[in-house]
Amino acid sequence: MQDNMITEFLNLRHKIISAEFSRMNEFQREAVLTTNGPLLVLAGAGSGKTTVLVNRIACILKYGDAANSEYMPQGLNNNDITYLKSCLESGSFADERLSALLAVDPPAPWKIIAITFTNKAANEMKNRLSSMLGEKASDIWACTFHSACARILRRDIDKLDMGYSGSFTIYDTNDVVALLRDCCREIAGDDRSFVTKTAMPIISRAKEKNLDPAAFEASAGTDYRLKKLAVVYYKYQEALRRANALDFDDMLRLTVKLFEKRPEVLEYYQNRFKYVLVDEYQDTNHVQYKLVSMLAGKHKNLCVVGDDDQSIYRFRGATIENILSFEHQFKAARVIKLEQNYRSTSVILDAANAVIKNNAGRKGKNLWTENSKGENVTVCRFDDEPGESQYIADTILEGIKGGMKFAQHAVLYRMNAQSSSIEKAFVRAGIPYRIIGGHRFYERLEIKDIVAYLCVLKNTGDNLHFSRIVNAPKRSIGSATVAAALEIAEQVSMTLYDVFLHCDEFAYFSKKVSRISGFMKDLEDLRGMIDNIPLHELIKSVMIKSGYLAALEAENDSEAKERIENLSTLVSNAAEYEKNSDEPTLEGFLEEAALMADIDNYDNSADTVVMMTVHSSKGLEFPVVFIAGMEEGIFPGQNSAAFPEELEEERRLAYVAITRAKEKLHISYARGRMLFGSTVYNRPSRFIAEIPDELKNSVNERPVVEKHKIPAKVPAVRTENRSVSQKHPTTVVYSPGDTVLHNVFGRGMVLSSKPMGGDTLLEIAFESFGTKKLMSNFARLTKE
DNA sequence: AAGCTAAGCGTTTTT
DNA sequence: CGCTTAGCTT
Repeated sequence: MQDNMITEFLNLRHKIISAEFSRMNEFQREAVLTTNGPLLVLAGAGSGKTTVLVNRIACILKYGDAANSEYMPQGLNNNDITYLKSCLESGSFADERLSALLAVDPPAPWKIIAITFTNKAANEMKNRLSSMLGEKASDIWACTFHSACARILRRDIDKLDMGYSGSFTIYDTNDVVALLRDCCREIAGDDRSFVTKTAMPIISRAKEKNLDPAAFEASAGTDYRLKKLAVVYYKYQEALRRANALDFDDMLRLTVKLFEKRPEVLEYYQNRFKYVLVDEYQDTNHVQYKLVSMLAGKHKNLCVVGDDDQSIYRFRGATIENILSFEHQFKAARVIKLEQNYRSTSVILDAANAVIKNNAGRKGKNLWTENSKGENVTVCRFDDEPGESQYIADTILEGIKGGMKFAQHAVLYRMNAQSSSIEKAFVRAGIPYRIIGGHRFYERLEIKDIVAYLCVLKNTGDNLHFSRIVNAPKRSIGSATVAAALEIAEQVSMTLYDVFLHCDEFAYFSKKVSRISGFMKDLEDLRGMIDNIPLHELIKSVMIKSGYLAALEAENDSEAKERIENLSTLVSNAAEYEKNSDEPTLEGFLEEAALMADIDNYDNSADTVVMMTVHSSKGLEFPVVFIAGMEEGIFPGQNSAAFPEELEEERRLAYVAITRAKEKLHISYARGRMLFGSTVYNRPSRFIAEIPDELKNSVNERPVVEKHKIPAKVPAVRTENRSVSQKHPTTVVYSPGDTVLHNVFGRGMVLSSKPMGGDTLLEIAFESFGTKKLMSNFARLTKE
């Protein structure tokens, strides 16, 4: 077979495989087709980056591996080529002959890893891959840095000989703060801000540089403050190890360490992943760079995609250097720029370009578009933030009148603190909205409590989570008892759990033995269930046996109601996880819980306006975007003005914000705004001035919006991310004999019903949980 | 042990 | 302003 025939065949085949290929520009195609060697794709905002990544993966499979191997159809001839052409022309792709020509996938597993920063991006990629490549796409690792590391460590962390086992738990930031606080107590007392502002960042930075406590101590030199922190670092690491827990930094750091210490493990993964792809490369930090270069070290098929203009995570260690010096670090790297924007109108794009060009440290890239000019950017000035919020609400309502959907609007702001006044305006105007970020589902008190129970069940050495649950719900085992137990635990080097388990052996607990051992018996019982019942059943049992649910139900107010609802969401999340996972385990579920971000759950199916910080908005797009609070001191933030690098980061942030808009951009600022309890007066942001006048309609004096009465308390119509389902007002009447379903207790029969204070007290005999008393409006029952 | 009140403090945030 | 937390009271 002639080479050119093969080439033509492969080309044609790829066109058919990748339905989107025909719509790509030449640069996108080049990025898709260049499958060997290091490649840097500088992808501007809205340039079809995800499409390129996904098609590139398809192309590696169908073209890269297959081209040089036996995975070609036998006896290919000119007729086949003609046939493929006719398929393309007619657009009919479904028959047997064609399938035979396409069915030349390389053997499984498909050796590709695509690393992203958020689960959302990973999931999007997974979905697109499986719709394009079918079931075998599940061979491909499309995951975040952290989930990749978790998977690698679960398998082999014991080979590090550091005392960790593969069933480790992951500590999130809150856990870390709590743990570090204990470790800092000796040198800083109860100073919380010392922990969050000094200890945590310094230790985090040390970990990122791959420094363990000993190396950190050595690097501290004579600096007495750092020496003290080294002691904290030792303590902290020891506490983590005792709890068999990893923090987010450890997950990356220990993976690199594992690769260094055990070359055979690294080699295994180098062979497993012949092709490595990294999305949002501009946001990688040093460990991540290290990890990527180790993984790709053998085959050098590393493709990184990023936009130096969208690097906005410097504050958490991302170094823009990684992308700026890619060509230097990976010799013979090819660079492809994607500069055509498919997202925004030319006005919006020109505005974004005009702003970002004021930055010095960039690769240089000028986005252009064939899209129409569109409306000018509206820039509006207000006296205060209620006025600004009102304007946003009014403008959205006008849009709705004009036939737009709520979901086509997004409000972006620099900091979460800005959301409340906009929220109030939306509540008044009856605009449905949701806030992304703020607090996450798994950060809610009740969720953290139940998850803490699960952590302890999995690993009884987890003192941190144990002390969290020991008195939640209240069971009269208070802080004094825990403090004493902790001291005993340390002295006899036992876990807190074991001290409580054997509390009868310690004189101190003599008066509390019955209470404590009752609690411990429940825990032990639950522990016995771990491997015997499905995960979501286990979680239900935890909620019941611990008395947590009963305590909430006894509270009987709207807040408790919401918490119960959240808990049943947790149960259904677990059930969902079990359904989707090949090998559901408790630690797998906990891992997913720890690695889950708020934005990951955002789907735009519900028709609501979306509010979020600019950071959260990266990667999203909306027809109409409002950027609120464009003021010096807010955006750019107060502390960034003095430092050129930070100012450039703010400008990149502004660039990200502007480029979220597809059709219409509104920028607003207030002359004064209430911030943290006092009014601050700011000048309009310099970024506004950087947008050329001919691209904006400035409304400098808005008619003073008359002060609207703000309701004393904002009604809780706030559509939180998870609890989108509206609470159905229970007008249902239950009478004795009815069969009902409860979210947690399952099926039961109503024994009695008594009207009580506007609600009804039901006594229900459940099939598996005995007889319970519940408030009707509360319990979210359904009649069967 | 639990509840209440005064005091403090407050970028951006994923994992 | 609104939330968390320390520390005091019962």
